[in-house]
Order: sequence, then structure tokens, then C-alpha cells
Amino acid sequence: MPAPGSKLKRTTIRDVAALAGVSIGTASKALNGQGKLRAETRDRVAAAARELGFAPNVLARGLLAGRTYTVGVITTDSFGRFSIPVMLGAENALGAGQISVFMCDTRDDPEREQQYLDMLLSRRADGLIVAGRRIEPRPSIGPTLGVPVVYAMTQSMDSDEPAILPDDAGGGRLAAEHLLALGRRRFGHITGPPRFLAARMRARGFCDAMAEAGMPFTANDVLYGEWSEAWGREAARLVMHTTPGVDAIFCGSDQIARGVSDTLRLIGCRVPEDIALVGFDNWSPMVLGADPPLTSIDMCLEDIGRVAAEHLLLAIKGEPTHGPHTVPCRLVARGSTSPETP
Amino acid sequence: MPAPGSKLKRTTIRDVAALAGVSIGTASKALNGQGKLRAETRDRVAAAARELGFAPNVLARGLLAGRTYTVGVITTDSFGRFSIPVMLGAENALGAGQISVFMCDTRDDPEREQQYLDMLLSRRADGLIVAGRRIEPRPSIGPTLGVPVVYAMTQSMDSDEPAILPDDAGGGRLAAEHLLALGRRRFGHITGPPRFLAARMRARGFCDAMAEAGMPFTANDVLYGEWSEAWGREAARLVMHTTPGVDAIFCGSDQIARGVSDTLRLIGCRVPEDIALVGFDNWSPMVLGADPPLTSIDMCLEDIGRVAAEHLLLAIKGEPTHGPHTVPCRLVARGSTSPETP
DNA sequence: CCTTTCTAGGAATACGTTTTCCTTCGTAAG
DNA sequence: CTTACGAAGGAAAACGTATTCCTAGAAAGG
Repeated sequence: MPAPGSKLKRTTIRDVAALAGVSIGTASKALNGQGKLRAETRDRVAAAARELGFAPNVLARGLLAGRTYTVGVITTDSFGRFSIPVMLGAENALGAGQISVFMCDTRDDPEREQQYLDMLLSRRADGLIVAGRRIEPRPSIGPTLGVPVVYAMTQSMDSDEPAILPDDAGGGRLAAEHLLALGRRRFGHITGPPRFLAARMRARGFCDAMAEAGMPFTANDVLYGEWSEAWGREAARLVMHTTPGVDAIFCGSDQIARGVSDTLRLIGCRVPEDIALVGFDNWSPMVLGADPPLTSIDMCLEDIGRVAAEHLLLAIKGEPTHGPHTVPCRLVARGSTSPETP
Repeated sequence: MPAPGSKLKRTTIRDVAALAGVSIGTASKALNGQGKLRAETRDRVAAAARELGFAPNVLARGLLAGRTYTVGVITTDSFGRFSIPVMLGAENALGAGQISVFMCDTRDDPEREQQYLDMLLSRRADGLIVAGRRIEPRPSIGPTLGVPVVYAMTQSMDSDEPAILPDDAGGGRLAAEHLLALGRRRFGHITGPPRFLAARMRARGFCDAMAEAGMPFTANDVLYGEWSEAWGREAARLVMHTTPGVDAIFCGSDQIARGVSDTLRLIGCRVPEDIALVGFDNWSPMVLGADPPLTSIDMCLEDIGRVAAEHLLLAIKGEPTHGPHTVPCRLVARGSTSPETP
């Protein structure tokens, strides 16, 4: 145990070379499997490295290679519910390639964003993932940055930059098809504010599937409101009033679905027997806490992060991709649509 | 815009020096305010740096200085609800000192943990914060690591290592004092499994405050169960049955409180008029989604992160701290205890 | 005019690697 | 016996910066 405050010297390749009785160049070759060396020499160096607990200094290596095996993940929403899984998916995919991730939380402050950008440039990050909580296009982060950038769960106003997005329309379609397959015939759709692209896309997918099935549900029947439980509680009463005989409700978020579920129980409506309920986000504490648990659409955020990482790795390799790219959603069935499933 | 795949050369201090017509050493001194230079020379160098958009290579600097201005935050719970705010608090405090943070998510896998440890050592991180979701002591991460470590929201079995923890007992006490100040007289406490230290501490703080106020609520009256809404729904009926006239319930988590709130509404009990309700965690989507919104105890997780960062900075400076250190909780009053507050 | 002192800035070294080029030695071919 | 060649490993350069030491010139004092 080193004394507190001591500048302890870590073991370098020089120590390893000395112990193995070879030059540093040879030691380097032995450890990296390069050059022409006798097997016995390689083993001797490897043994020395193990004995000393040698870990190569990544800074020195990066300085020479012009790469740091480091990327920044920059998010505008304090690593909230949406960017966390995206980030973890990315980190996982990058970690497999020995790439480490710098956390940057801008708190939606352009000044902080600029600061992080300078930092990442100073640290010579190999690339950059910009994560968001809304899929609306945002200002490009720095067109002439000189570093590859991939957007995830958001996109740049410069539509040529690569962006990985959830397939919101496909998600709405999945919900529709699931409810139709259950034999439901009178539908409601309660969702968030219409200014959100995601809300509009989900509604469009849902309506398209309805039209294809010959059901009389159109864009005019969509109830836009807030992303809150309170709105769900309120809108449920609205739907019951305007759509007699309704037997299925698709909600634009799990929180809305929770509110709807609450109201239905209060007015004595059974879920799923009388009304089947589908949420969106598959947000564990929400869907599992509900009674019955909610069937929900999962955007597979980790996949979005993983795909973003893959695109970034390609760009770093010099084969950049362009424009938006969607990742499919997945429906997770639970008690709110089928009594058997828990 | 560089051609795709081009190994673009960033501007170095050499370029700046050339443009300013000075040597590299002089340029360095000018930019860092060192050495003896004419003011005119400093200005000329600064102008050149600005013109070229020069950002010093932190790797090179770190290689020389033996410090990287980098720390790792390692968490066992996939940056869940608890470690995220801790991490953000730490990142904020560290970022002010120009220190960047590597994200490491071990997924509770010792092998992954070891891998991250090797990585951080290779990258010569200046220090390490270990964050958890339970305050139970965990195995020390590497006693002879040679790098300062601070635990946050968890602690090491080696009780000498510095750990920053929430004051769970104090939180329980806050809840009790709040309910007593409201004039409530018959109490219930519903919480998670007794194997959780946090559950026991919160209960202890609550009971202690009750005893001091001369109320007949003892450790035997605590209802231990699960950390789930379902348990809250179930336990609420239990309390109503075993404790006639109960007018206040303190819950060990917001999720439990949500369940309790649900049941009370179903059986026609008004919150807060008939029963005042206090949760724990102050988890926004839970407390704000409830009807009425929940009064809750906030562990101030960001403060925990900030304090952990401060301790780590001290340790890096060579003045390590020792043992556990608690951060006080805060009560946030809402509609579930006082009708006026929204 | 000569010597000392101070100032401004240049040259060189170090940090820890990787890689390129070079040297040495042994062996086989002519 | 001489030449060519392959194998094994050493020496040195390079990456970008900070710092220490040194030098050239100017100013000041005798």
C-alpha cells in the first residue's frame, strides 16, 4: 500500500523488458504478437509482464497511434429514461471493441454542450454519439468538427448526418395488429401533444393499420393531450363518452395508460375483459406496477444504442453512413390485453 | 470537411508556434502563462492559437504530468434509478475541475468488473467512484489498487474505505416529525424486505421519533414486505384492518405508497383528509403521477454524488478520508399530506 | 571600454509506447 | 571459401506537450 499522497510509479514496459532481459522494442513486440521472435522469448516477456502486473499505458499508445479508443456520449436530457438504455446499448457494443465512453450531460444548455465538445476534442475522442429524448431534428452539433458523429433517438437538421431512430409508426401498427388479432372492433387512441413527432408517427401507424383492416378509425379520432397520467385519467372518461362500445384503447405512453387504467377501474370497467389496453415505452416500473400489468410497445432502446455504436465504428473506420435509420419496435404482451399472461 | 476516411491531422502546438514565429517551448509557456515572455509575444501566440482553433492534446499532457484528469464511475446496477443521480452529481462536481468521467456498467458481473478495473488502470484514471443501489457493504473493489476509491450509495466491507451514504434513519425521522406536526395520532409503516439495511434504518428512525413523541408505535408494528405496488395495495388493507382509526401511513418507497394510495381510493378512504401518506425516494414519475401527488422523502442523491466527488478529489490530492459519511434527506411536501399544496 | 546582471526566448529532455530500420549471427548455396 | 539469405533482436524515431537549462543580447555599472 503506497503512502498517502505518494506519486507511485506504475510499472512500465521498460521494467518488463529489464526483468525479461530484452530491449523495450522486443518487449513491445512480444506483448503484441508482432515481429520475429523466438517462442521462448515471447514467453519470458509474458511471464515478466504477468509478474509485474503490467498494464500498457493507453495514453502513450494513443498518442502514437493517433487514436484514443475513446468516444463521447453526449445527451441533452440528463441521462433520463430514454437516453440511459440507449447509452448502455452503445457502451456495450463499444466496450466489446475496447472502446471507453465519456459521459457528457449537457442539461440542454448550449454553453455546456460547447464545453463538452471542446473537452472531447482536447481528449481526441475517436467519435461522438448524440443522444436525445425526442426524435425531433436538432441543430447539428458541429458540422466541421472533424470527428464522426452519430445521432441516436434524435436527428440533426442536416439530414445527411447518420441518425438511429425508433420506428414509431411501426410501433403504432404493432399495437393495432395485436388488438385486431384479439378480435377487438371499437378503438380509441389517447396520446401526447401533437407537436411531438413521435405522437404523430405512432398515431399514423395505428390509423394506417386500421384502414388496411377496414376499421372505421381515422386520424380525426385520435385524442391528443399530455404525456401524463392525469391526461390519461381524463381522456378515458372522454373516450367512454364519445365512443360507446369501445373495447380497445391504445395509449401513446405507459403513463397515459396508467391513468386510463385507473379511471376504468374506478368506473367499474374490467381490463382486459371489457377493454383491452396497450401502452407505449414498456417502462418497467409503470407496466409492472399497473393492475393488471400493461401490454406495451418496446422501442428496444438498447438496440438503438447498439446500432448507433455500429454506425459510429464504421464511420471511424472511414466508411460513414448517411441519413436516418429506424430500428423496429417489439410488442410485449401482458395482462392488460390477455387474461392468461401475467 | 475532410474526405471520408482521411486521417486528418489536428493542429498541434507546433503549428501554433510556427504561425506565431516562436519555438514550441515558447508557445507552450505563452499559452500556460509560464516563464518570462514579453506581453506582445504572449498575445501573438494566443492569436495564432485562436486562429487555428488549437486545443491542447490532453493525452500528451497527461503522459508527461502523470495525471489524466479522468476518473471512472463504476456501477453495479446498469445506471438505474439510484446510481444515475449519484453519477450526475459526481460528474457535475468533477467537471468543474476539468475532470472527465468514464462510464462503467458492470451489470453485477464480477468478471466485467475486473475488466473495467483493468481498463481504468490502463487508462491511468486518477480515481474511482463505486456506486450501488443498495447500501449493504460489498466486497472491496481492490484493496491494493494504488488508486483512490470512494464508495457512493454502497460501502466496502473494509470499513476504513470512504463511503458516502444517505441518512435513511434521518429520513424516517423526518417523515414521523412531519406527520406529528400535522396532528396525526395513529400510525402505520409499510416497507420493503427486512433483509434490506435501508428498510430497517428507515423504520428505526421512524420508531425512534415516535417514541420520543410518546406515541405507541414500536418496531413490532412495522409491516415488512416487498418494494412493490402490489405489496402496497395488499398491506393497505392489512393496516386498515389491524389499526382502526389509523390516520397516517409512512411507506418505505414511493411504489409502495402508490399501491397504498390505490387501495385507499378504492375503499373510499380520502387522502389526505382521512389518511396522510408519505413515500420515500421522491421519484418524480411516481410521486407526480399519483392522485393526489405524494409527499416523499428525498435522499438527495445528487448531493451524495457531489460529496463523493469531493472526497475523491481530496484523496487524489493526497488527503484521503476514511469510513462512512452520511448525507441528510429532505422532505418534499405535496398533496398527500396537505390539501393546500398541489 | 570591459564586465556583470537581467531578460526573452530557444534547445533539449522526458513521459511510455509502437514501429521501422539496422545489425549481428548462423547456415546454406554456389 | 565466398556470397546470399533468413532469423532474432537491438537502436532510434515518432507522437504532442511541459519544463529545465542554456544562450544571446541588452542594459547597467565600473
